[in-house]
Amino acid sequence: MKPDIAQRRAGGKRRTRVAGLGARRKPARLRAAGEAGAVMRAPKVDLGGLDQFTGYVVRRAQVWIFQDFKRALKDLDVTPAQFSVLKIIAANPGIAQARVAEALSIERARLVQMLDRLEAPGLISRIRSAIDRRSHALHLTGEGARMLERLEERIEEHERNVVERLGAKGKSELLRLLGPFLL
Amino acid sequence: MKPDIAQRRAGGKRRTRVAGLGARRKPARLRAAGEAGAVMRAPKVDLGGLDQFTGYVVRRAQVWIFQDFKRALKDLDVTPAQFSVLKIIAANPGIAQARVAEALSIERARLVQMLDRLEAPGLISRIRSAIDRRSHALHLTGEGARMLERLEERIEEHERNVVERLGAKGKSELLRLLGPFLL
DNA sequence: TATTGTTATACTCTATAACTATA
DNA sequence: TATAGTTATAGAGTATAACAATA
Repeated sequence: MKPDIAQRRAGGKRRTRVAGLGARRKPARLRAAGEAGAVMRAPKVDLGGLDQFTGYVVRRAQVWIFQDFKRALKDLDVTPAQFSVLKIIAANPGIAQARVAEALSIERARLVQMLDRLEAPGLISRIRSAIDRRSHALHLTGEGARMLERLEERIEEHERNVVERLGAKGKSELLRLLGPFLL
Repeated sequence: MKPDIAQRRAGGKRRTRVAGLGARRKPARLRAAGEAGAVMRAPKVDLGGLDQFTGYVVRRAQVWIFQDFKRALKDLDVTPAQFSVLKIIAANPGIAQARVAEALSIERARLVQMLDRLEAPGLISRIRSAIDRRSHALHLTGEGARMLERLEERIEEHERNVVERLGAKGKSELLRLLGPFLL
């Protein structure tokens, strides 16, 4: 059984046994906290070992990194997902939508809208294939290529923020550790 | 300038210069790929260095881990986020909603619905605080505590899957590396 | 029959704003 | 004035299903 937060807070070495429902000589506020109808006050929240679960830690790191990405690129208005699509198209000129979706594990139905938003400002082009008329060949436009360059500059700055927390050696260690998760 | 995928594919050492728009003596299919209106065929997609960006790698790892979590707990129907809420409440009996939201970086407006879904099946209780009548004291019910135990068993299995890819030493390294991102 | 791009639907999540009741 | 819980809304993301054109 876990002692209530107020008890732990008031406790320290002085506390030898955990209070049940019976009152102690603590101030009413502290005595009540943890009992039904009382709320925890100011003290820091106990994560309860959550930070020992890989999923929790990786998720928090991912959120931090994406927020910093967003902040570093806010005036260019490009999301991490959009950036990854641009990179794939740049590296594979003429690639079909289904291949991009596959490579990034984006639903191809979802990719349609993503490409709409890259095509509208003229960053990419969709051209019906002459070979397989079901599919579209994707290419970066000149504007798209210039945009990608601008993005990469900003992302360098962002990566420096990440490496600041990771250490230069830390980044390569991290990439090595997480390699097996890239399906 | 990046050569088109078909060219790279057909290339190898034999290729010394990249084709412009002019035709070469390749089969029409390969020659066309990468030009406007042609699509890339079967060869593996080039990630174009995406796997050197921390954000990409961490994101892919996070998705993998959450999918495995979901798979391992599918019959219990609990998401990673719900699990984290249960853990926080278990570790901080009587905690107020706003503190939980803060600790997990969930919008408190969003937490309302999450708690609704934990309260409905009787896993947690919300009790209006006698001390500060604006807030609710959150507690795990008996059923909630039992559920949490069952969850932890399943999550052990899930964590083993993760460690299988990370290595036992890898997990502790990972937690150490990502520690600085836990705000 | 299978695949490609597309539309549509439902559910989840994020981000805000605003309201109420309390402090 | 500020905070806690709540409701509402809009935008993204995820997950499916279905359809027309094409292979």
